[in-house]
Amino acid sequence: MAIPPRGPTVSVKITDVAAAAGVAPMTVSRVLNTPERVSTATAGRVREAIERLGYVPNLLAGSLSSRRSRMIAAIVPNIGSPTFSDPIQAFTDVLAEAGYQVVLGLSGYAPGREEALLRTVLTRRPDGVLLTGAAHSPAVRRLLHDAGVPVVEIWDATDDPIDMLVGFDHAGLGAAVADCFAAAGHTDFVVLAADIPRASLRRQGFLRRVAELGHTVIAEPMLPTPSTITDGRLALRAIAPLLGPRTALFAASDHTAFGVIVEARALGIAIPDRLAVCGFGNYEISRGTDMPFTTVGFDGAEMGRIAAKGLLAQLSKVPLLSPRRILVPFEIIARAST
Amino acid sequence: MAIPPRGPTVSVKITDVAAAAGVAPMTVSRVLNTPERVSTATAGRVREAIERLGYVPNLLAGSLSSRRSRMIAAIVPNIGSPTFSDPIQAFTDVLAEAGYQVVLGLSGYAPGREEALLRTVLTRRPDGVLLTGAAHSPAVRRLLHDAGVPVVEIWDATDDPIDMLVGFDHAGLGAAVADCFAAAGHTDFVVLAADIPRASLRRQGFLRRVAELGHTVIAEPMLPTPSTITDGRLALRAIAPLLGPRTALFAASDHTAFGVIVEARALGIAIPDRLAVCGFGNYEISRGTDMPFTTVGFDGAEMGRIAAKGLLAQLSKVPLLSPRRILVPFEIIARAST
DNA sequence: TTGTAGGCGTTATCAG
DNA sequence: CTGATAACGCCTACAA
Repeated sequence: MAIPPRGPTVSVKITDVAAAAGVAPMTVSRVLNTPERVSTATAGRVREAIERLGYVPNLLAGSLSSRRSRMIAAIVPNIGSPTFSDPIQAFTDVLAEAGYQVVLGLSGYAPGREEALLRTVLTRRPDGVLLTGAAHSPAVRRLLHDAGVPVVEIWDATDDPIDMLVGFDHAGLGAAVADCFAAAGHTDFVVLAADIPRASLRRQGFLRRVAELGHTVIAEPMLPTPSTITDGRLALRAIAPLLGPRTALFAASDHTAFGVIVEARALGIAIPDRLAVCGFGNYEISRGTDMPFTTVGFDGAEMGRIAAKGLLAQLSKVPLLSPRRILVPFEIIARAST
Repeated sequence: MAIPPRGPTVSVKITDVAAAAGVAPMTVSRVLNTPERVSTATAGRVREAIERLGYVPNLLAGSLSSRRSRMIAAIVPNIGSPTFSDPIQAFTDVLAEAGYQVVLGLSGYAPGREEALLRTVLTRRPDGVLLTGAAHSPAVRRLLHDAGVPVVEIWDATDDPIDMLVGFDHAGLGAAVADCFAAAGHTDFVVLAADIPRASLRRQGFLRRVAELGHTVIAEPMLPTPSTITDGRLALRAIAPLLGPRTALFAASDHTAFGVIVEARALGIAIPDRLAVCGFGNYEISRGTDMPFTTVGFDGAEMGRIAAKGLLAQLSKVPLLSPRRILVPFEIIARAST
C-alpha cells in the first residue's frame, strides 16, 4: 500500500495571504481577529485569499505574541462517568461559544498526579484553569499563583477557594440524607462509599449526623474505586447477616445503589420495608428501571456552565462583582426505595 | 472579600534561569529537552535555578520554534459513555507516557461540526490527529492533507483510510449477530438502533443478513440519540403486540438492551424463550445484574492504545512497517438472554 | 560540552 | 482604516 502523500510541507502563512491579497500581514490579522476594524472591501479580498490558499492561522505564534492562548485547562479525575463528563461537556460548550478551547487533563485519583498534570498544562499558558475538588497541595496553589491565571474549582465547597468555586457541600449532603432517613423513623444505618475525596466527605457527613442523632451504624464498608454495580451487590451480600428488621442504606453512587437493590431482590430483602436505599447522582439507572430508587440529584451541567461563565467574566476583565464562591443546590429525590 | 493577589506578572523565562545559573539560555533548554548532552554539574546548577525561580517553560514559544507541539488532537462525538471514554482514556495514557498531551474536541453528531472543530484545532498545530469514524467530508480530508499531519481513525473499518485506521467492521458485526440468532433457529427478528453512524451500520448489517437468510423482520424502530434505558423499554412496549411466539432482538447498545429486558419482565414476556436479546458493548450493566444478557464485546481501551502507538511510530519517523489498517476483534458473549 | 546568531509566525503599538 | 516595526520566548544550526 503506497504511503499517501502528505500535503505541502511549506505551509501557508499570514505573509502569503497578505501578499496574495495585496495588503500588509497586519491587515490579515485584523480580518481574522477584529473584522470590525477593516473595511468590507479589503476584508473581502483577504477572505478570498485565505480561502484560496487554504490558510490555517498558527495560534502558537499568535498566542506567543498576544499572550493569550484562548485555551482553558481542565483537570478532572476521569471522564468515564456522568459525574465529570456532564459538567465538562457543558463547560466546554460555553467556552467554545466564546472562542476558547478546553484542554483536558485526566488526573485519576493518584496523589501528586494533579501537580504533575498542572505543571505540564501550564507549559501551554492556558488563560484559565478548572480544577476538580477543593483539596490541593501547596505546590499546586503556588503554581497557580505564580501563573497569575484565573482558577475555578468545581464539585466541592470550601471556605478558602483558590479563586472562584462552584460546588456543593458533600458533608452537608450526607447529613441531609441521614436526616431524611431519621425523619422516616430509621435508627439503623449503613453507608457505602469508595475512599475517594468527595465520596468520603458524603460518608463522613452521613456518619457524623447519625452519631449526633444517637443512632446506630450497622456497617460502613469501604468500596473499591471505581465502584460498580457488582460492588454494591457484594457489599450487600456481605452485610446482609447484620441487617435488623429495618435498615437505611446510603450508597454514595447510583451504580452501587442499583447493585444493592438488585441483590436485595435476589436475597429476598424487602425494599423499602426491611431495607431503605438512597443513592447519589440521579443517573438514568436510578429511574429507568422497574425499581426506581431514591437518590440525591443535582445539575452537573449547570455547575460546568457557571464555572465557564465565571472564568469568562474574569477573562473579559470584568471585576467579577458576583460572589467568588457559588453553592449549587442538591435535592433528595424520593422514589420507591425509601 | 479581598481579591487574592495574582502572582508575579513578570513571568520567569529561560533567560532568567540562564542568568541565575550562569549559563547560556541554550544550556537551560538542553537540560530540559536533552539532558544527556549536558554535564551533570551544570545540569545540577540549572535545575537548582529552575526550582528556585519556579520556572515553567513556555511551550508556545518552544513549539513555534521547534515546529513540534507535543500535542495530539482527538475528535470524538462525546465522552459521556464508555464507548468513547475507554479508548480515549487509554489513548491519552499511552501518549502522556511519551510526552504528548491530548486535546479533545467534542463533535456531537452534528454534520459539519467535525470540520469546524478540526479547523479550530489545527490552528494549534497538533503533531497528530485522531478521528472517530471513517466517514469524513472532502473538506476534512483536504485540511488534514494540507496540514501534513499523521492521522488515525478509530471505531470504523473502511477500505480507504485517510492514513492509519484501527476499528472493526460494524456491518459485519450486525451480520454475525444475525447469524448467531439464526443458528439458534430464529426466523423472526427485531433491531433497535439510533440513527447515528456506527449504530446504523450495525443495524444495516443485521438487516441485510436477515434478508439474505430469507427470514422476517418484524420491526426496526429508530431510537433517539443518545439512547437510554427508557428508550429500550418504550421500544419494546411499542412492538410487543407484533411479537410472535419466538423473536430475536438486537439492540445496538447495552443500555437499550437492558431497557428491553426490564420491560419484558414487566410485560411478562419470557426471556429468552419468547424473546431473545443481544446488546452491544459488554458494559457493566450487561453482566452486573441478576439478569445478565448476551452482548457483543470488544476492547475499546486496546483500540485507543493501538491508535496511540501507531501515531507514536509515525512521529518517531519509523516508516511504519505494520499495516495501516488494523481490525480489532469483537466477540458475541452469550449469556442468559439468548 | 557549551555558546552565538537568527528565525519560528503572529500581534501590540504607534504612526500615517 | 492601514501599515511598519519590534517584540513574544524558545530552539535549530552551526561554531568554538
